Amino acid sequence: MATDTKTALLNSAERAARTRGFDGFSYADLSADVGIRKASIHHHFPTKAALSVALMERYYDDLKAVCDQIDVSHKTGGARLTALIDRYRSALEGGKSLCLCVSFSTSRESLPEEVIAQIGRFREMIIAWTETVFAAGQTDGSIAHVANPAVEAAAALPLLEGAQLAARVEENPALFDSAVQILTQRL
Amino acid sequence: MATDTKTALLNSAERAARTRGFDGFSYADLSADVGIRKASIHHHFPTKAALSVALMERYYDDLKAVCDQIDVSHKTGGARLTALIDRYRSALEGGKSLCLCVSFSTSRESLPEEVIAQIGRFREMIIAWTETVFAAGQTDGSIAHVANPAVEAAAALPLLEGAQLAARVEENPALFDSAVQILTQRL
DNA sequence: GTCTATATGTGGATAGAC
DNA sequence: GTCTATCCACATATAGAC
Repeated sequence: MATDTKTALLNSAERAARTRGFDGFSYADLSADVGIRKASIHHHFPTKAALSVALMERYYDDLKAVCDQIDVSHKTGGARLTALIDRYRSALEGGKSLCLCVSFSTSRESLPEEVIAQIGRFREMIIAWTETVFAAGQTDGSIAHVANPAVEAAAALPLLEGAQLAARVEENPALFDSAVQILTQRL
Repeated sequence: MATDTKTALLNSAERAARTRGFDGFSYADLSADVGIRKASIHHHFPTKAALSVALMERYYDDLKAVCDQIDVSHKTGGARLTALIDRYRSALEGGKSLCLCVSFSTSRESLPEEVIAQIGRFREMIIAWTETVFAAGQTDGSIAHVANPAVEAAAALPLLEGAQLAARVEENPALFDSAVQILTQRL
């Protein structure tokens, strides 16, 4: 069964946004990629703003599921933190891509207010979850010198995002590894 | 004495790039801001790509001078790190602005290769300087638990940049403070 | 060095037939 | 739900007069 057109559009748009930025792709690009005419895309997403909202909504749900899955498959705080770092590392795709949240954060002025609010909720969700990870690592001893899980969590997400941005600018994933070594050396 | 036209254009473009992104301003905006016609801008900067190179070149020199000045006016590693954090904090301008390096990093696909190379050199310069700061803080005891200055420096810049990006998305400078608390609590 | 006028391309979006 | 055809706004850039 082929993916339906709407999902195909979301997939194409997400890949495009993550590699070229929200301003870096047009309905013409999606049209060529998915194989329908520009005008037809407006039937599924009346405006590009509506498309951005749908993308961010799906991304929130995806990452929420990822965090839940990590909790299931990894038991120590250290293992969970490693899984999160790995997730951000692999989203780099060799230095050619960012996670959707960073990509959208960098296109602020082109996005509707609704997406800005979604980004806020997304960040809160990830940081809250990361705090539980550091708290677990503090308790089970799998993350060294955790003084304050809330402070650690507030720093971890910006660090992962800044590391992605740096690695992507120079298309060099080693810059990501170098930036997050401050975390991985404690595991 | 009025600033010459070329400098006025650079100033206007830098402010615009930092608040709205490189794709977020046009020659029409500069024209309105500086008070000359669009076509006249091409006399000073033939292409927008050439303008971006000039902006990044000036920014490199500015930050180099800032680091040198910090070395002169602050003696301990801790005081120097505080000064760097303050610099990135104030570049936020209440959550409405980014430093030029982060802004350009987020507009990668619109920039010429020369600017990408300039960003690489800029980042190397800042990270090398930051390493000397952490090394000083380790020696003079003004920064707590420094195990490896190189690892600290490789993380500090992405953290500052990620913190700026987060604070700017929600136009909330408190998010910057929250993210860098992992550093400031050690001072 | 600055101007008017214009070229040329591309963006998102709409109307209306099928 | 998809199409053709078209609109309108705006972008960067150029030609040539003053």
